[in-house]
Amino acid sequence: MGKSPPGRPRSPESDRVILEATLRLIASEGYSRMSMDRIASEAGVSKPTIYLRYDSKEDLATAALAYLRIEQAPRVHNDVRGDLIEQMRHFRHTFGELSGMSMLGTVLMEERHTPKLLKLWRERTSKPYRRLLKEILEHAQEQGDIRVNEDIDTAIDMLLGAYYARYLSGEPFPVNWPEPLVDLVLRSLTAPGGGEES
Amino acid sequence: MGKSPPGRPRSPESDRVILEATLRLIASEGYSRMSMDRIASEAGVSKPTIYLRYDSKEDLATAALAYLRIEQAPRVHNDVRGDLIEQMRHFRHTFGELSGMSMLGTVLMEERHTPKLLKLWRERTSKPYRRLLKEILEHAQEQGDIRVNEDIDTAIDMLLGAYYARYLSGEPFPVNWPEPLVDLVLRSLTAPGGGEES
Amino acid sequence: MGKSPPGRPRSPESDRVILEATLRLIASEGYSRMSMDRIASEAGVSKPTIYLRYDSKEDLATAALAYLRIEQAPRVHNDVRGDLIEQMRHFRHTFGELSGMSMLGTVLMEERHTPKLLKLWRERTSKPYRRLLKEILEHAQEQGDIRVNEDIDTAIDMLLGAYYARYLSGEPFPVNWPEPLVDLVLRSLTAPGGGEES
Amino acid sequence: MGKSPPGRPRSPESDRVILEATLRLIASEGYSRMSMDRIASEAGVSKPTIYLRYDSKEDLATAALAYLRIEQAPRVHNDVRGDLIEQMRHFRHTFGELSGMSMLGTVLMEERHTPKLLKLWRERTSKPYRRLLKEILEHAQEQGDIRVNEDIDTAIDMLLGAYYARYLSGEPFPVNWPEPLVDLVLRSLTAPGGGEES
DNA sequence: AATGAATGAGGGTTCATTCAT
DNA sequence: TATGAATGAACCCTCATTCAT
Repeated sequence: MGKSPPGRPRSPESDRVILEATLRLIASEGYSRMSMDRIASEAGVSKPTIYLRYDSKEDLATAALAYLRIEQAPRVHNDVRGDLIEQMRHFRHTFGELSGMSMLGTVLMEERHTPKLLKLWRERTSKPYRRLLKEILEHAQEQGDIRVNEDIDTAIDMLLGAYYARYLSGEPFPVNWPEPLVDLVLRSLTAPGGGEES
Repeated sequence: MGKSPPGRPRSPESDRVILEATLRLIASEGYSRMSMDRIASEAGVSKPTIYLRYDSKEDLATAALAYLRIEQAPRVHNDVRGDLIEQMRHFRHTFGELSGMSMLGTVLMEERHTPKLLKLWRERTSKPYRRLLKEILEHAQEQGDIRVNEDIDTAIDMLLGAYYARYLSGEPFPVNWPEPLVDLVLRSLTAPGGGEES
Repeated sequence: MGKSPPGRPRSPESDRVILEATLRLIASEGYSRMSMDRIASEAGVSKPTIYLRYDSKEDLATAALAYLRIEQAPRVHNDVRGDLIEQMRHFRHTFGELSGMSMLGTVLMEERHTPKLLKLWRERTSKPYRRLLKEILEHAQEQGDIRVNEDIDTAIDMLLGAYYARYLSGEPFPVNWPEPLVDLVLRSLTAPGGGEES
Repeated sequence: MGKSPPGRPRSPESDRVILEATLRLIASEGYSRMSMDRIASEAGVSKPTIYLRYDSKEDLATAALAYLRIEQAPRVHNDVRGDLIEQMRHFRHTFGELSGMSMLGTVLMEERHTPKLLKLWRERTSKPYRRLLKEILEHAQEQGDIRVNEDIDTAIDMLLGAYYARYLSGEPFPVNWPEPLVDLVLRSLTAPGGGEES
């Protein structure tokens, strides 16, 4: 009953620290500056221990990005504005914590060489927020809070993109950064005269 | 006075080809994958010829970004919508041509290591567009086409950011990508009820 | 008395497959290219199972060569020429089958490092044939078919060596390769005027 | 008039020491045990200096074997026996000096992996001797000293092969090793009753 | 000024061997 | 006994940089 598999079990602790060290280094050094030596030493394991799990540096980086999990802000309120603001606040917070822009830099830079990285980054980082924002906006449409036939995808581009653009502008983020942004977007979705039916 | 320095003068032709090769390679390979050997070979000069001009790879990359010049779309029309659409179209085109996202990746990734790169990138790439968009929007305010006291910086974030976000989403850009975007933004700037006076 | 040792006995099946895999790999890859991982995987056992039996890679290779057994051609005829031809044919065949020249390469190359390998190779591969050829030739001497006082060892060198030399020349082996060789050697052993008594 | 090419000239001294260190190490360690680090250190140059000249370890080993030059014994006498004896003596001497059997081991062992090595070894080591022996024997045929229609290639196999076989037997080489060997071979080529015409 | 050669330091990967189950 | 996991030490190769012509 429940025989354990033969041989020494693979340390789950090592599994974890390797991936976490990798994520940390991808974010801080970037994929190409990050060395397997450094990963091993930060993780406190030997290089072969890494190669036992991953075939190559690329494979490891890929796995690390796949391991990345964005904890999503709970959608507690039931009003569009509050929910959007909360999500944007959470997005900004998470991105800052995870050195998100640096990691984004890596996957963008490696797009030609290792397109899988950008794909995974999308899956793990961008997509979840897009999905969430979409849910909020579509729910608002059903409620009649914003007009139907609106270009929701573009609205999402504007919301998330505003973060990227502000970061890239070098200007600081005001404390209440999300509010005016969300207000602007919502106003365009509720103002009369827009939409495809016009 | 005004004597030219002794010895053979540096070839200005070399100056140019070196910077251009560097820009090309930063965009296509990224800073760390780009090797001095490759730059020298693409520029058709020897490595010491490069080191005569720049102290290090970092110095060269910095100079290359400083050399980067975005040709701006002429602002021909005199109506907000058309001008914005034209600028966004031009932005998207220029970014695509220059492998702008890949270069952006590089400067983001190197932000910790070499913050000057991101600063220069801002100066040369992001700022000019922001300035232009600002001019257009402020002109419109003067004309009374959009309301005053609006958060123009955030509007600009939304416009440029929408490009980044769309690129990062992996979704293709529709042929007439700028139109709905500009419409959405303009509507939020013209709709009643917004602005700080409310 | 005669108690079997305590614990689970070592699998003799493992003994065999390990040695055979080792021989195969020495022949096909050579000692240094052959890895313990590969041996283990080809033998279908784990590496510690190998190290339980042999102290080191060198020890294993040595044991493998000691395990090597050349099946000798039966000496059926009772005439020198036919017997020699048959032995040479068998020698060539066996060497070809066993990748003999490759294995010979290994033991030669490792001579400085691990002289035992060459010694074992001699014992298992070269010596048996030499012994057999010697028996045949001495028998022929007793029969009066070839002259006494001949330098039989040199004759053996010429017979076996002709194989090595032909292989190393890169020229193909004719179908009836042994015949002219054996004829040449026999003629020199039967022709008048030679021998130490002259 | 005779401008020197631009740039720092490549050190011919380095060219030489690299190849010689490589030959020495191939002979003493074998191809796979020999490391680029070791070659560099024995040659007193850095690794990139080697890689500037050769693309890979394999390329270097190949070049080293191509660099190998066997100085051939002058053929002074004009009698078959003396010439053959001199050549065999020289062959044995040269092989001993150059760790010929060890190097032969390497090329044999690497035959599967890097067949070029064996080919070059043939070209540089085996072929020159074969050619020389052939000239001597054919000259003797023209002179009527040995019979025509004899299988000269097999005779050469026997001569050179006797060296290999004796080496592999582990038996020492007598001081006058070549004499009985050459005598045996010559007797078979001069004795009546052989050759294809019979 | 410009070149081709040379270098110290490090990168990714693999190996023979040992550990822990 | 036998297994799969773990390791220190190397290995081949490349890079940014400097030297010598």
